[in-house]
Amino acid sequence: MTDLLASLNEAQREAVAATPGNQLILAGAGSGKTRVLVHRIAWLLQNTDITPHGIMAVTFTNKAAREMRERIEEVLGFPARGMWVGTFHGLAHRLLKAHFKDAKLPESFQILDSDDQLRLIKKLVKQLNIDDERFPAKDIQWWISAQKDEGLRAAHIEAYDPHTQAQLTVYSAYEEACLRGGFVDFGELLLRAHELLRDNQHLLEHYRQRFQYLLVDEFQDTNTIQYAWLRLLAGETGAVTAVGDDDQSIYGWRGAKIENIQQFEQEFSNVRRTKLEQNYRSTGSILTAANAVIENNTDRLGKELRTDSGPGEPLSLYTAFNEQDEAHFVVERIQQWVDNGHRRDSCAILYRSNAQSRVLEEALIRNGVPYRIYGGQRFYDRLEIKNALAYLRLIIGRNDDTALERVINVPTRGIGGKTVDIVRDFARDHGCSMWEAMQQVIQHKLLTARAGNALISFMHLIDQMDEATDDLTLAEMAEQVIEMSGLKDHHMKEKGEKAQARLENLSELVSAAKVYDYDDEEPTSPLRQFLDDAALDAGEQQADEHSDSVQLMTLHSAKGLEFPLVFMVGVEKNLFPHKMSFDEPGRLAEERRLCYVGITRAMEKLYICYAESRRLHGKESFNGPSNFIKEIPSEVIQEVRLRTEITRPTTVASGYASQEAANDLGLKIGQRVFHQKFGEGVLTGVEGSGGNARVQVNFDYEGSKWLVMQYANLRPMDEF
DNA sequence: ACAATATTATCAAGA
DNA sequence: ATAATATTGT
Repeated sequence: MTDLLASLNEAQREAVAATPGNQLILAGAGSGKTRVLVHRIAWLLQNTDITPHGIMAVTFTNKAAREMRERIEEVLGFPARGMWVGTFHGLAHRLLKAHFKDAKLPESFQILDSDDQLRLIKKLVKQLNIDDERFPAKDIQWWISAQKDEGLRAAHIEAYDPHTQAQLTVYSAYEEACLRGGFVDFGELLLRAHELLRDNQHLLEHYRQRFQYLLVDEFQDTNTIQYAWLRLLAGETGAVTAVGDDDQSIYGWRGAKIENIQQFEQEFSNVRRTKLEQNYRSTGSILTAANAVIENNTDRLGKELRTDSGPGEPLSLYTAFNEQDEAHFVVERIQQWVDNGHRRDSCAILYRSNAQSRVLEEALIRNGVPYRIYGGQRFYDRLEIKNALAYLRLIIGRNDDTALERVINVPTRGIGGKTVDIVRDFARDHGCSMWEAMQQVIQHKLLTARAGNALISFMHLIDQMDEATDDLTLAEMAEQVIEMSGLKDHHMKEKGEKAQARLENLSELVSAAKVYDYDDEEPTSPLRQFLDDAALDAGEQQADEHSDSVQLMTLHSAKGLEFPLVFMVGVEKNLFPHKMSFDEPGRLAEERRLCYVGITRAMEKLYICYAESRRLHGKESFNGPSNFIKEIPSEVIQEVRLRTEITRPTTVASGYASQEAANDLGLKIGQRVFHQKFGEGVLTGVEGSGGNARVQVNFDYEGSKWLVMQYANLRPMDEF
């Protein structure tokens, strides 16, 4: 019994063995938060009459949910059957599945991901004759999601200005379309789960009685509707344990309310508060930097990380010439690290926005360093995967217009925009699905024979696929569909590396289906479960999870992780803090918290990099170092000076010095050279030497440019 | 209807 | 720079 507590420090023990009741655990980065949560649950199970059945634990990601369940079972020594562990979205989905009737949903409702959502909204905007210049579908999508995050339906909103009115019109139409098609988007899952409990007293009573204990991780990132749902479920009897760190609240932009954790003690009765400030992750220097940065924020609950370990190595600051140089520097240091006997997966490169990953990837590939990217485009968001899934969705239900529109002509089969328009209009006018509309349209011969035949053969194809996949396993189904639909041939005919990757992704989908373990207790079919999970799962990546590779991710997706060696790159003005964060007052503080999250990921060594010049979105910019860098005390950070100074050319290098330098590279001034991108040109200057040599080339078509020799990959043109 | 080509929009984070 | 979209020729 007591050995549960033996490995914990004072504060942790206090949190784990607190008398049951409402609890707020303020857990600093690296303070063993998950450990406390796991032990708390185990302790409750061992020392009170609470059973796994009575516990619900909410995590931030599906991955975290899986890990938590595993760790609890490990500590307990037996499976914690009946315990609900998952994300808000996952749990809401489970609830809606179980009570689809009370939730007023069709039994097999379809989860709409943001891509599907956008397509649908675009369609509606067109149908409603709304000016898509003034009201871009993206903006409307964003607005609708924001309303849902606040728990607002179209009927709740009053529009006084034309702008809101337009958005509201779309929202209403969107709600209706979802209702008809049985679609549920991410926000809807939460909203409807809340309404389900609110409007069904018997269900609410049932679940209130069942879940005596509700534990929520990352509480600082809960939004209004999630909080409302939790509050409702807890009632006056359920005990809530909120675990989080106000300093790590970084999802305000998608509706998270930091107030939820700040006011927790006022909102719930008799809250026992524990602060976990002892850090077991990082060196003293890293913590000093983190504490110093976050101190610039106001309205904090107040918390200071401390450690018993020594200061360790100071942080390093590298000023790169440009983003290429930055990437090159990072790769070089990683190679050193690996040469010193470390694993590649012990280091991470963190950036503010996904667009930054490309240059880093290229540098890693060039140097043959294996890497793995987190987040970015989700696996299940890829075009070819979504197409394959759309076919699978049609097998389940012909009335899934979203899926139908997606693949009706992929690969091309003679059903063009005109034909689809006719079907779509018919469907809208008669309030039926497009599949039904197709049948009608064919019967009434509203089309040319050619188009009609194309439609008929498409419908046959789907029916045939349905039949052919009847008794197959999930993986066989996927394989069959990819084959029969012609997707495989379609991508095989494409050329280039991209097509190759697409084919690989499709076979990856089959493998994913192969290893997918569905819950056979559930009434829903394995295929249904698979599709739902695909929509809900962040695709926290299956393949090569265990292979030793460098980890690349955004600062956001780094939350909750730790690495001995961390690089924060692109720490520049306008990029981080991002320039979009300047208008709204709270946003800058959120950026700072993001910086705090980044710094505290590092265990042993942290590099901070920025580039003097950066090419992003096709434009060159000179941003200068981020203000966050200045907030780090100079005692704990050191500038990296490379052994060879780069003298930057202010004028055209003198002919003589240039020729000297050129000799070292085996080049000649005046020589013709070829460049992959810029074509042919004449070498007009050289400067520096070795790895830092830069050359000036006057290109025939592109004009004169300075290039870093190492990356330019110039090929001498033999004179002829 | 399709494929190839020209034009234009987008460019912060994610369940 | 790239991706989505519009236009044009077959």
